[in-house]
Amino acid sequence: MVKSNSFHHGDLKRTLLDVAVSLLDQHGVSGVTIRAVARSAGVSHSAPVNHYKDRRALLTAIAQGQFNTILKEIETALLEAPTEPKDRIAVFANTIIDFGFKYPHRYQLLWRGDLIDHEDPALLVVMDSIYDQLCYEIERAVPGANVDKDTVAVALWSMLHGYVDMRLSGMFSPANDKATDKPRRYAMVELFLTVLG
Amino acid sequence: MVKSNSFHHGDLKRTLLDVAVSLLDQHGVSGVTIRAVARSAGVSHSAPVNHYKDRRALLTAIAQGQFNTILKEIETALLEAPTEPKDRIAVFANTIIDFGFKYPHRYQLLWRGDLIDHEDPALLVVMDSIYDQLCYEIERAVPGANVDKDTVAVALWSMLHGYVDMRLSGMFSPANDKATDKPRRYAMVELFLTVLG
DNA sequence: GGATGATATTGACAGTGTCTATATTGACTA
DNA sequence: TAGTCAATATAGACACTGTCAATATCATCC
Repeated sequence: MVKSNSFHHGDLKRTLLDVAVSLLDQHGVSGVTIRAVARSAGVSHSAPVNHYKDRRALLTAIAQGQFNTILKEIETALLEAPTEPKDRIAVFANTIIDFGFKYPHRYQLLWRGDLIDHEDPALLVVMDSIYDQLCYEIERAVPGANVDKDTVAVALWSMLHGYVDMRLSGMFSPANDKATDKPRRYAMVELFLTVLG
Repeated sequence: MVKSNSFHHGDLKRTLLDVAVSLLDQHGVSGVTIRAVARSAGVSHSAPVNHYKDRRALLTAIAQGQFNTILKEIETALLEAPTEPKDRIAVFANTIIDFGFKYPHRYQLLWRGDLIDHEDPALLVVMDSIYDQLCYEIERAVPGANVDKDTVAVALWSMLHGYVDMRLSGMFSPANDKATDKPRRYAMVELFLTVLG
């Protein structure tokens, strides 16, 4: 159903999104300009406005898709994870960290509140799903214990995000994430898990 | 020695920096453009180039100053902190978190590796000083224990940064940082400190 | 076969970083 | 004191950006 060489593109919305992600991977978010995306898709500089009303809308759509990808990766990884609660939390953690290192520019975009619409309902739904997933595993790890589950969840996710973000910023050298190769394990995560007793 | 109303400004470098920080606080980093800073300082749009060779240099100078401020705040806070190691680590943590919430735009700039020069020697020196300060307190807390000090330091700082960054991004609601008012304590930090036994 | 709404194009505007050429000034030097 | 020179400021230009308005093309439904 994709038509090329005609006035109407046929699937421009999708094409724009794909092209935008490609530019994001290559040049970072500063390379994702409306005009560059349009050029790359072979349309005029103001064709995109029909599908994304402004740059923020485009970037928000990207973020939405990437959060979804992360959620699916977590769910997939947990399917084949051991049943031991701490192992499952480690799998959750590793999935997030690995995504960040694999797609640095995509990951960084996810937290650019100045560039994306963080009120976007679809975005919030996915984030809540990820958060709920984490809480579920934590609840399994320390059922009824005297620690606040939300505090643990926020603390862990904060640590994961902070680590990836600082590393990606370039101002924080690795130096000490002792990773064994399969399954990858981060010393930081292991350390955190001791909190759970 | 400041001369106004004359061709040569007299102290433009300092003025530009002050004006830039002011614009940063008001409008975020996107408001800190070379031209806006120049306008605000009352000079032509290309006067700043004599003092900061490009926008990156200006933003790097801001970051350098702010990291220094944080370091000094930590040192000051530790001077009047209790001697109990865990308390001192909590003071370190609170100082960083509080700075982030007090000056959100300044804090966010510190980790924008795409906007500032993260090879800048002065920047690295300050960051190392902060890191060393943290390691020193951790060493006091768990002398000779069987935990890797760097792992603890990175884990804690990651958590602090991640928490502030996620909160400032607007995509993560508070919901659970139980802060008592004096001295402020974050449940997350308390939780982390249990790692140290 | 037309009308209509969706989609694409072109052109314009103000704003940006950065470069070049030029002007002004203060300070040192002969 | 006169003159030179480096530091510092200005003005103008260029290519790029997001966004808007006016226009053109097309697919579809009546």
